Amino acid sequence: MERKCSNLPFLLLMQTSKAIHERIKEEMTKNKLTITEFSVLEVLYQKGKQTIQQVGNCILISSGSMTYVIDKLEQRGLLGRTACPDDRRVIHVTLTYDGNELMNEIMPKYYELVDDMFDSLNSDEAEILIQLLKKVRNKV
Amino acid sequence: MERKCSNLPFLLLMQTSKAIHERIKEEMTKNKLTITEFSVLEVLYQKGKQTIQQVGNCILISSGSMTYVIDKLEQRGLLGRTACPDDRRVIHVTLTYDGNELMNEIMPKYYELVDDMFDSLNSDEAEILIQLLKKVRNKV
DNA sequence: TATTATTATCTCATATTCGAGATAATTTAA
DNA sequence: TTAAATTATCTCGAATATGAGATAATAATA
Repeated sequence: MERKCSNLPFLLLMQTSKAIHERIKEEMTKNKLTITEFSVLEVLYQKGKQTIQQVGNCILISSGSMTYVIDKLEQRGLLGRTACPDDRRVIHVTLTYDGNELMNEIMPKYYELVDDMFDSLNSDEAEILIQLLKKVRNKV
Repeated sequence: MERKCSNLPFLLLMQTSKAIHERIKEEMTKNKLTITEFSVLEVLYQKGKQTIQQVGNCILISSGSMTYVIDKLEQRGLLGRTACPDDRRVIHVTLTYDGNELMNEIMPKYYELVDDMFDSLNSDEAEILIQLLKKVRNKV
């Protein structure tokens, strides 16, 4: 039952994702956003109005953290809460005009950053990477 | 300048690593360790006596966080600090007997967990994944 | 209808992380 | 030798994350 080298794919996967995370974090600091805040805005930017829970499920943070981050973004006027008329337990959130304007600025730079980090792969390689990662993800 | 699908390799990489992280976190909770604590113990288990800074460099957390996590582990008797005789600014840390015993228990299960998560890849696929991830990592 | 279970959000206490600055020791250079 | 720069660690405060429990509403079932 000898082990090759402490599972190199695992180490590289974790190192690479951590490095990418750091890079994005650094970039977002310029916009005075944490990654969590950015992730919330990104979901709303792409999907429009969502419930707090929908957003939380997308970015996988706890309900306590959601309340906190939504509070922060609301205080800064980047998004707004609105009660749901059908179900009074539910609260919707949407980007404000300011929030949308901010995202119009940020998103192109963000896409560019991400694409840059992956443009060492040609489209075949990208496709292979996708397939391999899917295999791994389905086993986790 | 159309974008295919918001960079699928990126999304999958981040999703997969996050899922793996969660899985390990969950596993470590059973041992009453956070991932950071485990990472510190792992470095000491594999490399033996290290300075606080060496450990911090390995696991990439700040010196403030190092002090905190080393304090916690020292209080639980899993590791010990010893002054360095050559350089009095430096502090060494090593696993205690208890710490080593704990790691003797944990590590086989940890290796098994990690190997399980990646055993859907055959050795060719693992090699390809390594190469692709290296390409990406070098561009980050 | 009344009861129970589930769901969504919020509140609060606690834990973790970081960054800035403090302290203390060592090294380098004048 | 003295002064300045660097290094290693620690302290402290702020920001962020979590989990448990509270609250309130809805849905399911007897």
